[in-house]
Amino acid sequence: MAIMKSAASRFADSRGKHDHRRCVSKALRTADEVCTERGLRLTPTRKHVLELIWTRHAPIGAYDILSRLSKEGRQDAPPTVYRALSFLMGAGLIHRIDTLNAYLGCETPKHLHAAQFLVCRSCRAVTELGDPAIARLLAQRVKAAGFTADAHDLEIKGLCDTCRG
Amino acid sequence: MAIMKSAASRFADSRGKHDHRRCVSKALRTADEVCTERGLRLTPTRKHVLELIWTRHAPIGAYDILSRLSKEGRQDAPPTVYRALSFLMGAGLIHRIDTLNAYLGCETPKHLHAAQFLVCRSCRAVTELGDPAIARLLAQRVKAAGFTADAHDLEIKGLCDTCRG
DNA sequence: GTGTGTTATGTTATAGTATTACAGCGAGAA
DNA sequence: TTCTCGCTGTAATACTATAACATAACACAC
Repeated sequence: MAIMKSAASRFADSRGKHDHRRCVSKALRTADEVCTERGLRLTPTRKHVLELIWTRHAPIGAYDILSRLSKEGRQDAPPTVYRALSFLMGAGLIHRIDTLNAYLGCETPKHLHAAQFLVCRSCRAVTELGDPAIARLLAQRVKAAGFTADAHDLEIKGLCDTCRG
Repeated sequence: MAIMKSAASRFADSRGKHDHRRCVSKALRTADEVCTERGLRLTPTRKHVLELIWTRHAPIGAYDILSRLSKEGRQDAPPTVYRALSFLMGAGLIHRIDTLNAYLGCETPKHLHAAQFLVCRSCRAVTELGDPAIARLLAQRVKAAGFTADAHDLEIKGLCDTCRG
């Protein structure tokens, strides 16, 4: 089972083991590859929104993205951001966290995968489990119920160990 | 594994095996019992909101509830509805479906339970799985990750068998 | 039953999230 | 060139939720 704590919470832990600049540029490079492979157009606007999401490296809201764009002097309206988000989700490059109305870079966009997000209602940090056993069991049960799941992205709400203490 | 398809989708199927009036009144009676047991006050407003939710018997939005109240001649403002919803969730009488920004009566408020909701992105119907195996596995993995879950209510997005066809 | 603290509700305003609708622009195909 | 199609710009609006403060109802002690 892989446990990937988002960079923001790593920073909060002040462990600082994370070369963030490199991490962002790697995500952008991967995104380029993915889009090329699939014949999708990662336009400058879309790429820039993705960059902002990865720069934050924690769930970020659409209007937060918008205000960052505006701080850069761009005067974009909400549809610009929502269109980009919509494209990025379609390409599998980001996840939407419904619980938070927020968006998060996908760690492994190259292959479809099931993710389970642990969402802390106190600090809003998100930890991503990538547990194949959960995914398998779920797939089986969902299918048995005659349902076709888009993905198996789950959100589990609660308290992270830091906030519980 | 229990599969409970919401009444609204049953109606859509026009099977009509469902005595809805009775179903609503039963839910209200159960709510009374639950609140009495736990020392909670199911006030007229709260009860009425719960009744509207059960009358719909499918996910219903806060503003939909509000407009039904207004059709009855009541002039409630949003906080009235949100307060009632908040109370009802706290009492375990309803679930919030984040994916839909909507609220749904809880089928078994007497005992805490984990539920998995299959949410159709096409018709917005919700089917509730109540699978103990999923709940168990999840509980184990979540705990291992040092997280304390509030509940194990999951939302799985996709297409129901009707919409897929 | 009167006071008092607590819980619930009323009311206004506003914050936060997302979409519709239509116009314009630009690159590649016919 | 002209057309088309996908992307972007822009304005308006819809939808969802909460803050802040005032008032009312209830519960309990005295």
